[in-house]
Amino acid sequence: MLMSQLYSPTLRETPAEAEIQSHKLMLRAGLLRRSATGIYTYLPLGLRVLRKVEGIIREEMDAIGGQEVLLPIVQPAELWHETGRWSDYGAEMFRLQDRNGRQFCLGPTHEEIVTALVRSEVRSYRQLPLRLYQIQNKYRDEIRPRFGLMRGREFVMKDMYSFDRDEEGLDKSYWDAYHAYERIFTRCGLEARPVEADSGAIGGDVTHEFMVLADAGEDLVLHCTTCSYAANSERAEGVSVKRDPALAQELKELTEVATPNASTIEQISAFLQVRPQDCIKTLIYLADGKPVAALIRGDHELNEIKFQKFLGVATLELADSITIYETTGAPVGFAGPVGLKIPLYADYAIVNLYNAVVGANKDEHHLTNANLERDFQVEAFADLRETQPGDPCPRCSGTLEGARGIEVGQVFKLGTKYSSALGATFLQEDGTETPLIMGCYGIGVGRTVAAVIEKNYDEDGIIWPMSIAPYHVIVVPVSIKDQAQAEAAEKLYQELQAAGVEVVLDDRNERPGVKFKDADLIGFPIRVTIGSKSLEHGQMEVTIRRTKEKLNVPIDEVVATILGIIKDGE
RNA sequence: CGGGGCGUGGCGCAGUUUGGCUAGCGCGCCUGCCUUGGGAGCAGGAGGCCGGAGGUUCAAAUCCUCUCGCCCCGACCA
Repeated sequence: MLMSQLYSPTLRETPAEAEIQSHKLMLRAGLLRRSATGIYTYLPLGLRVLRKVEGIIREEMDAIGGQEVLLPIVQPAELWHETGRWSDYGAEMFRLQDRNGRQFCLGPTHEEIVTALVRSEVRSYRQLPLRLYQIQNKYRDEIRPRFGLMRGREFVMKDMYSFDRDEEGLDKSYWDAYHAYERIFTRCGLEARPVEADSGAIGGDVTHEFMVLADAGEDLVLHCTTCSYAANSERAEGVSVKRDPALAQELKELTEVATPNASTIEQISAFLQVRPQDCIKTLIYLADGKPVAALIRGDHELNEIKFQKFLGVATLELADSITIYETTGAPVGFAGPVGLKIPLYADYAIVNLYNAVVGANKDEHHLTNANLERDFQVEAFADLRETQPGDPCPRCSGTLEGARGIEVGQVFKLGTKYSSALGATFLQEDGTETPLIMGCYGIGVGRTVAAVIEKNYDEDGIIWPMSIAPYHVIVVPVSIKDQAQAEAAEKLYQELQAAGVEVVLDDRNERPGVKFKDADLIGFPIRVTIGSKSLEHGQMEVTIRRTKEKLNVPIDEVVATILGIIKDGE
């Protein structure tokens, strides 16, 4: 490719739309342009990188027996009604109608469509296991798209679906995918850490997310400093605590105090001169429509996922102010456990708390010295709060540390959720009809590209790993008007192409500084500079982008040198 | 959806508070000269319904109303 022809307009200045490095650099290096919020055009260089990542994914999916298919983007509503997700998915789903008024959506994910495909074709255990995957655009009308490719509304995703006859088969599919993912991210030059996670709307119990630790990450990963435990903060387990008589304190007298204008923990602790951890927050929720209360220590946050799982209810939402008033007799901010007539569930952190400050269930009043058992009882203690950095590890005696993470992939054991709902069954050897046991395994392809940049850039631009670089080499004659340089550059360009190297020749009539800057910005792993001085010595200069290392190489050894560097880099 | 910010040539911005000449600057782009080891220099040039619609006014980028789009924080989310 000739640089003069390459449609990759580089920008000297960063467009105002970008906030994080990967987004800024993709715009500046001419990889990407925005079309609408969360929707992007890939320009030639950006597409080449995307295709490289896809290529690695294909190889690893094929290696574990995956077969590629291409599933439709436009999907009929009926299928989604069958699983109930037409309504469950809510506003996040792009919906459309055909001319006859028939409803469709732009696929946000493909469980329904792939299960429907398989249900009509798979009849027998003899056809299993089956692993189908696709790489395809997906559509989610995200509440808040951001950070370029990091969270888009249209995005490229690989997903594989596995179909097995039993749990054992699913387990193998799961771990095959898990290990394939480790290889994929490593080959992309990424360190992606598998962490325990929540399965969210997809469903299923066993799941890992692959996280790239980076400041731009949207998730908080908690990992143990001494053992290998790592989990998404929304999933990270707390440690169960028992009531310990040794920690008991003298029970002081329960006292009602006026707390004008103090409804938040911050205000109350300041007003009453107590620490937040000596207060108890009483949060009123509607669990399947019925009011319940969660008691959380003042300095902690409730984890709604844990609470919902613990209660085993289908819906859980914060109660509205009317319900709170009806339940507690007070406006929001003054609820407390004493005298409350709804089920109370407390986080473990409350177990050994004495003489706490709680709401009085009375406007502008709180109670001090509230105590468990004497003043209120709870239905149960549970791990209900958001785990935080500094908390003890649930697996060992270590401590959890926090880091931001970019979720580049996730593997799930789905079980029979979709196969049951959609009637995807097969016959076992003994003739019994059984739902297929499914797993699903996603990788955000565009997001992976963004993650690679987040971890590989410097003040001059992107530093591509060899394996996914848009081109391996750029050949830069210092002056294209110098005939000797132009000819030497052209000759090397031809030779590299013949050797199978992906190469760009910068044939522009620009000053060298401009060409160097663009080469660094785009991030070609190798640059060959051809100047009159080195030519006179029968040499060319080979520069490694990542290290800035320069090698003066005899002209007839340049191709071999480059082939060696490429090989080492992959 | 709540809070905040921003829309002025391709990109980055000034001008808006206090309405007034022909709407500016830097970069990029085109032509010529010159230059060629880290985003050169000189000269000439093209390119803007100031996001859109209404309104106020002798006069609107500037004031008012409505609207569309974009960014950030939050709620939310494979």
